[in-house]
Amino acid sequence: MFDSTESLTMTPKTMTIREMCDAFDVTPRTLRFYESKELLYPIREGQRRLFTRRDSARLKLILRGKRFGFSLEEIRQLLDLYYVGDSQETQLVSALSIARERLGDMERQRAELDEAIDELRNQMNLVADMLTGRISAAQ
Amino acid sequence: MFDSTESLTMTPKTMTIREMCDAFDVTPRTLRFYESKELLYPIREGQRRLFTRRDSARLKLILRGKRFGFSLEEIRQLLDLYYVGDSQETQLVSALSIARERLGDMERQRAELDEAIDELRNQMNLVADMLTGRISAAQ
DNA sequence: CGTCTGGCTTACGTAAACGTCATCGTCCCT
DNA sequence: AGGGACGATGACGTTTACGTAAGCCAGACG
Repeated sequence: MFDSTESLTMTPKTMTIREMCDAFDVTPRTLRFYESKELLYPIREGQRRLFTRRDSARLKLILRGKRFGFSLEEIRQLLDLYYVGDSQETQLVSALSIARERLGDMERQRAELDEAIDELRNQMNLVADMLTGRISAAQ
Repeated sequence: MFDSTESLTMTPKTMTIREMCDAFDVTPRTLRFYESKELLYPIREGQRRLFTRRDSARLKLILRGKRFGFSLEEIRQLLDLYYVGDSQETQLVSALSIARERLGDMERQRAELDEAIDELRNQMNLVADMLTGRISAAQ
């Protein structure tokens, strides 16, 4: 009738550490490290970690933040904005102001990124043209 | 008639290490470190470093690259694409292929950045609405 | 029953990117 | 001649973000 395993810890879709590693292409060490830095909060089944959907969502945001060059500490502060479960109002307010700063960072980064992409494209064309002998080296 | 200083090293617009530091808001240590990693090639007047316009241009690209999360080594490889002075053709070809990879990185980053900015904006609005009591906390 | 297999903790190691002395040289000035 | 200001050269220290190895447990399995 019910799940035949005797333990009742089989709440929907928790993942073992290895499943998480495979799903996100990280090592166990990384997940334990993130937990020690309070970026993830896996529950415990005895000794073993069980990662929830909340942890998956947070990890996704963590890895994305890293690709944008944010430090784990900056990311940690931002994460409080998502999954607001039991946060105090004051915490949310400060998270909001931190988020505004990060948003500013990201918008500036996007503008600069556009510019850099353009420049790199131009420079690549210039060099490519040089190599095909269409133009002589001008510095 | 000419510049009254007796040394002839006063080629147009070289900068001392301090001038560079002030111009780019970095420390002397950073500039020496970049030189040791072959990212900059200041000329020497006796013992002292003199940074050329080439170094300024490279430093600008270095700092930009860092803001995009590239490592100094990745940046170093890219720099060979700019200021192509005496590069061998094979070097330029390999620089071009490296540049294609970096360009891919940057374009992917741009797309992801757009998405992340959107998500963050949404989440901020959601939390802001929560705080003004318009919506109840849904997780 | 022994031994994998998977996971846990503890702890030392490492690479990148500088920071921080300590020491020394050298113009420049009074 | 003495003393700053500026700069150079080691060389060791620091932070971030993990890697890696040692040793211990517990369930699964032939």
